[in-house]
Amino acid sequence: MSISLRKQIISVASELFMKQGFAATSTRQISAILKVTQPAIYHHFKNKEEIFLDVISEFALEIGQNLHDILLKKQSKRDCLVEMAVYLKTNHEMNFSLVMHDLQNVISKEIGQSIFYIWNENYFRPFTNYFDSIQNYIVPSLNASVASQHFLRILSAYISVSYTNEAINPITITDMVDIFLRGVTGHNFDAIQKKDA
Amino acid sequence: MSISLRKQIISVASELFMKQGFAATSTRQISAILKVTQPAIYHHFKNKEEIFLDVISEFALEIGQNLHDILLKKQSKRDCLVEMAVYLKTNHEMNFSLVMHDLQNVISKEIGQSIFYIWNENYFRPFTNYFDSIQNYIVPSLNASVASQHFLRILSAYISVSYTNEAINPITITDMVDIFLRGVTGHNFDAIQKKDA
DNA sequence: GTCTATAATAGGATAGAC
DNA sequence: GTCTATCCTATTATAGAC
Repeated sequence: MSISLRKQIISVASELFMKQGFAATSTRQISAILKVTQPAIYHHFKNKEEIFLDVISEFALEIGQNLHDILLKKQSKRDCLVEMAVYLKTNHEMNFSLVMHDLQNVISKEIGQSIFYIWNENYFRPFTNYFDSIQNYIVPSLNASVASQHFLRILSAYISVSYTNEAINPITITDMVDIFLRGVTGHNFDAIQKKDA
Repeated sequence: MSISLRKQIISVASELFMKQGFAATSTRQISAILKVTQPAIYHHFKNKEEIFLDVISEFALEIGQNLHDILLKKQSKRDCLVEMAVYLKTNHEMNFSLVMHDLQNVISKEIGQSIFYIWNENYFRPFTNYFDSIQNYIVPSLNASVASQHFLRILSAYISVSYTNEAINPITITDMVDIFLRGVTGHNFDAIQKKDA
């Protein structure tokens, strides 16, 4: 007995939606990969949006659980953030900006709101929890919420599949986290700020 | 005498392509805004890709000139980077990731390569020039090319039009640049690296 | 539960009148 | 230089046979 078509659809659609976005992924493309006809999908899902909702739900729930587990591990705060970021990059590569764009422009309002809620609870919250826990170590002008928002923005640019010049001089996620925490100038920031051209 | 339709098409298409991407922008949408029929466009351009090539060329050339001018100004290195970033965000809002995605997946190889070359010379080079000029102030593990690449990745996430939670706690471009240079932990980095959970 | 057939729509592009 | 008319293709979605 094989895996139900429903689960196979979610699995294939997940990869395609996350890499290509919702609009650019067609039901025909999904069905072709699974070697069934396109209308077969409509026996398992009401429409394309419903596939997307199910994909995001499963995706986000798994992420939420795993990030939570990482947060509980005994390790340095720096290593914890590295592990969270590496986990997302390694296991859940996605074009964040593409998915967000479709969420705000292509998906219906109701479904979009459901997805946004699920996303917030599972993807964003672990990071705000993390930055709450290091609140005393971040510069006074930043609070946990702002730091968290900023980090996720940067991370999204590194999780995106296709980017420019990737082959030359790739920056690892670990490097990225360290730059995020320490800055590119390290202790030379004051000099940069004052030096004239 | 009014502005030629050709220029109007480039102007309208520029805004739409940059915000929605190439694939999601239709020639019908462009023609509707300009209150002409859709085939009218094809008198001025061979096809949709040719519009895109012209749009990017004009866009990149203007950016290249302005970034170059900013680089020549007498001001602190920190202020220079802020000004470059603010200029792009203010005058050339675009969904970078969306445009890059289309460039690699939808646009023909030849046109894509032309665009990539123009982009590199005008958009990327001013930043590598900048980071070359502060090479002595950045941490030893980073070189100008890597720092530049990293900065543009972050900037792209801030230049994207639509992003999550933008209304709540928006981080300004100036904040972003300072975090980039100084890090979120400031001088507490060592503590973060050692502290156990 | 999957198939064939097909409707309905939207998009890129061309032909030819004016 | 812009219009009307039209073609071709891709896509979501439904009806109904098996």
